[in-house]
Amino acid sequence: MTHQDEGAAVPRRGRPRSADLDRAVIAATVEVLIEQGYAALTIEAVAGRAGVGRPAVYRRWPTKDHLVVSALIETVPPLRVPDTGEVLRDLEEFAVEFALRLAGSPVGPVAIAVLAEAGRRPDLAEMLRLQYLRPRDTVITDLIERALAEGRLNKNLEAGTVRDLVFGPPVYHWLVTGMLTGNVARTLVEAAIAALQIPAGADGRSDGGA
Amino acid sequence: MTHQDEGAAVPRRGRPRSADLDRAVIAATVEVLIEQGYAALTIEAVAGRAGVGRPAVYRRWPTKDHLVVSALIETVPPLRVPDTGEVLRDLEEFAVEFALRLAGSPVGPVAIAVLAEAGRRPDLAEMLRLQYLRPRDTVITDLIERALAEGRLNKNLEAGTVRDLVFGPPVYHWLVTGMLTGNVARTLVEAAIAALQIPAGADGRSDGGA
Amino acid sequence: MTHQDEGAAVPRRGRPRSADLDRAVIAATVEVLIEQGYAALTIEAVAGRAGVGRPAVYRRWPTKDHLVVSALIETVPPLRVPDTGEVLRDLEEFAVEFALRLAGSPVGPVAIAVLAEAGRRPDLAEMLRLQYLRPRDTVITDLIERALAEGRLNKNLEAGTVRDLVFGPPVYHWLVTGMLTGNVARTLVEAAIAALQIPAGADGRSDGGA
Amino acid sequence: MTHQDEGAAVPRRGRPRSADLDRAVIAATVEVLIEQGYAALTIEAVAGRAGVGRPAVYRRWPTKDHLVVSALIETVPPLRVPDTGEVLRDLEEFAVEFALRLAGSPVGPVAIAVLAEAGRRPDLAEMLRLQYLRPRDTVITDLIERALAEGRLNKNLEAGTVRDLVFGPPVYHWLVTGMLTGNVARTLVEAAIAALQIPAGADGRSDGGA
DNA sequence: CAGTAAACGAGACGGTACGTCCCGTCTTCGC
DNA sequence: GCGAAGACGGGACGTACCGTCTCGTTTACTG
Repeated sequence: MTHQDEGAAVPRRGRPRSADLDRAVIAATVEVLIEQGYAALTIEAVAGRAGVGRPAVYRRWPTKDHLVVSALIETVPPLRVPDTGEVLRDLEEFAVEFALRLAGSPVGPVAIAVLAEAGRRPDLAEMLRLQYLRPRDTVITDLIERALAEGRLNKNLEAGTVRDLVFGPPVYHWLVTGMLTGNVARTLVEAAIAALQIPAGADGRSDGGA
Repeated sequence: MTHQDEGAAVPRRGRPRSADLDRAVIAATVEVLIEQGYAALTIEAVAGRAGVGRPAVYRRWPTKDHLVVSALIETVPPLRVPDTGEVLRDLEEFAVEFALRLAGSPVGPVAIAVLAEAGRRPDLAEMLRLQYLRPRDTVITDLIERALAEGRLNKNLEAGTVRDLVFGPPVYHWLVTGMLTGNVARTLVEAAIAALQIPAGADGRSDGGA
Repeated sequence: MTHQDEGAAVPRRGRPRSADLDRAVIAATVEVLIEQGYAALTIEAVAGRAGVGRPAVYRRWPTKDHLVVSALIETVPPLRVPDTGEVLRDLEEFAVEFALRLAGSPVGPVAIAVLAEAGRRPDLAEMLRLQYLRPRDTVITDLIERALAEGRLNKNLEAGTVRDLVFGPPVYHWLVTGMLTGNVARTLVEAAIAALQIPAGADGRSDGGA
Repeated sequence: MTHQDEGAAVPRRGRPRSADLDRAVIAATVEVLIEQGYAALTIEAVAGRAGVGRPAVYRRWPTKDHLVVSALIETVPPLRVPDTGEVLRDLEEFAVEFALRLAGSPVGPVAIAVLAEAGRRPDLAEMLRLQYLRPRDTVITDLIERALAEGRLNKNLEAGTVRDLVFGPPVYHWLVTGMLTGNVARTLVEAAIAALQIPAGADGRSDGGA
C-alpha cells in the first residue's frame, strides 16, 4: 500500500504503475531492514535490491520513513486474538505473545526507531498511528472491552488504561534491559491483570488522602 | 565523560586533551539534538557549532551514537527521589515525574532512538545501559527496596518487576499515543501501585491453575 | 576531451554527460593552474570555481593529474608552423617561438611538473605523450622531414635527433637558469641548426680517433 | 645541511640540536622520495620513518620543498669529471654520464618536479640554484672553459651556451620520450660537440641571408 | 490500431556528510 | 631549552547517498 490513496476517481492516463514493483520494493525494504537495520537503510540499496530505479521508489514514497512505515504495515500483520472462552486468559496470552514478538523479531527495534523519529515528524506520526498502531490496537481494545463487559475487570477503568497497564510492563522491561524472556513477560502480565480485578477502593492512596 | 576511561594511572605523553573542548562538543550535541533531532544530527554540524575541528570529535567518540550517549549521560541527570516519609507516595510521585519528563522533554525521543539503535549494536547497548540506565535505575530500585522492606508492597515481588509494573504503563502510553498528560500518568501509576499491595493469592490465575 | 573516448558506437543509457560541464571544469582548471600553480591545485577548488559538484569532476577524471593533462591538451594548441619558403628559417623561427612560449607562459612549469609526475605513473605518461606531446611533435617532425628531403640538413640524421638538438638547448637553458630571453633562444637555435648542416665526417671525434 | 646558517657566532643556549637527527631526516626523505615520489611525500611520513617528531623537522626546514632540496643536495654528489687528456672526449663522456644518471635514477623526476615548483617560488628557486645547480654547473663550466682555452671549440661561444648545446639535447630527449639509452645520449652529445668545432662563418644562415 | 502519456531503467546532476589524512602550530612532559 | 608525543583548528581527500533531472525505452490506455 503506497502512501497516496486517490479514491480511484481519476482515470490516470499513461502507463499505470506496476503493482509488482510496489511489492518488490517493500520486500527489499524488509530484507534490508532485517540485515542492516533502520539507520543503515538506504533508498539506493532498496532500489538496487528490488531491481528498480531510484525514481520509481521516490514516485511512491516521499521519504525513507514513509517507505519503512509502509513496509511495517505490509509486513507485520495484526496478531490473531486467541479465543479460549476465558477472556482474561485470552488477554494474558495475547499480551505475552505480543511482547515476545516485538522483542524477538528483527523488526522490533525498527518499529521503535520509527516511533522515535515520529516524535519529531507529525505527518509520519499520523501515518504510523493511523495505519499501523490503530488497527493493531483495535484488536486489543476489543478484547479488553469484552472483558469489561463480562465484568471480569474493574469497571471503572477505560480500555486504553487497561491496555497500558497490561502491555506496558513487558515492553518497558524489554526496552530497559534489552531482553525479554517468556517467564518475565508472563510474570509481569499476570501481575498486571491481577491488579485489574481489584475493586475500586483498595487503592493504596485511599488511606493517605490526596 | 568521554568513552575511554583509563584509570588515571598512565602519565599520557604528548599534549593532553582539552576538557573545555569535551564540554563544548557535548553542549553543541545537545543543542543540535534539541533543534534538529537525532536522525538529522551530524558530526560536522556538532563540530562546527562547538568551534572545533571534526577530527577532534572523532578522537573522542568513534561514532555519532557514542557521542549522543555521552551527551545523554552528561545532560540528563538522575531524577531526585522525593522523600515525604510515605514511601509509596514517593514512588508514585517519582514515577509520574519520570514519565512526564521523558515525554515532555526534547531528549525523550532521542533516548528512544538510541535505545532502538542499541538493539543492533552491542557495544553501544552496553555503554548505554552501564552509564545511562543503570545509575538512574539504581535510584528507582533503592526506593522500591525500601517500600518492600517496609512491607508496603507484596513481598513476593522483585524490585525489577515492580519497576516494570509501575513505570511501564505511562511510558507505553506515551510511545503508543505520542502524548502523556499528568492525569493519565497519575492514573496509570496509581492503578499499578494499587495492584502491588494485593497479598499473593488474590491473583486472577490462582483459581485457574498454571 | 575527457579521458574516456569510446568510439561513439555505444548508445549510452541513462542521462548523458553534459559537455558544457566538461568545458566549465577545464576552464576552471586552467584558471586555478595559472593563479595557484600545479602543486596548490585542488579538485575542490576547481569544482567550486566551475560551479560543479566534486563527484562530477571525479566522474570524468580519476585524478588531479588526468584533469591537468586534459586541461593542457585543451588549452595549449599546437603551434602554427611558419612557412616562408626557407625551410631552415622556418625551423629556426618555430624552435625559438616554441621555447619562448614554454618559458613565458604560466603553463610551462605546469607541463614540466606533470612530466615529472608522469615519470612515476605509466598511465599518465601514456596519456600525456599520446594526446599532448605526440600531436605537437608531429608538427615539428614534419617540418624537419621537409628540411631533410630538401637536402638542407645532414642526411644521416633522424628527425628525432634533429628535434632534440634544436629544441633541447633553449629548453635546457630555461630549466637550469629559470629564464629564457629571445636573444639566448635564438643564439642557441642558430648554433644548433648550423651544426646540422655539417656534412658527415666533420665529426669532432673523426680526427681524435676512437 | 639545514637551511639556516648562522655563522657559528651565536653560542645558542639550551640543548643543542642533534646532528644525527638531521642525517636521519634526510635519509628518510630520500627513501620516501624514491619509494613514493615527490608528490606523495609527506612531512609526517618522513618524520615517522626517521623516528622523529614532526616539529623537529619543521624546526629545520620550513617547507617540504626546502627539505627535498636539502635532500637532493646531500644525496646527489657532483659528478666526477673525467680527465683523459683529451678535453673534448672528457666533455663527451661527462655529458653522456650526466644525462644517463639523471634519466636512470629515481631522483631524476624528483629534481624535475622541484625545478617545476621552483618556477613559482622564487625563494625555493634561489636555494635550488645556489646550492644544487651552481656547484654542479661549475664543474661543467670549468671543463668547457678548458676546452675553449685549448682552442678545441669555436672561440666565439660562451661556456653557458656550450653547456646548453651539449647537455640540452639528451635531457630534452629524456623529458619528451621518457627514455634515454646510452646510444641515443652519445649520438646527441657527439653531434652537438661536432657543431662546436665549426669555425664561425660556416653558419647555416650566412648563405641564406637575414 | 495508431498515438500518446506516463512509468520505467539508467545514470548524471549539484549537494552534503562521511571518516581519514595531513597540514603547520601548540602544549605538555622528560631529558 | 631541545626533543618526543600528540592534541589542536583547519582543509582536502575520495566515497556514498541524497533527491532531482534528463535520457531512451516500454507499456497500457484512448481516441
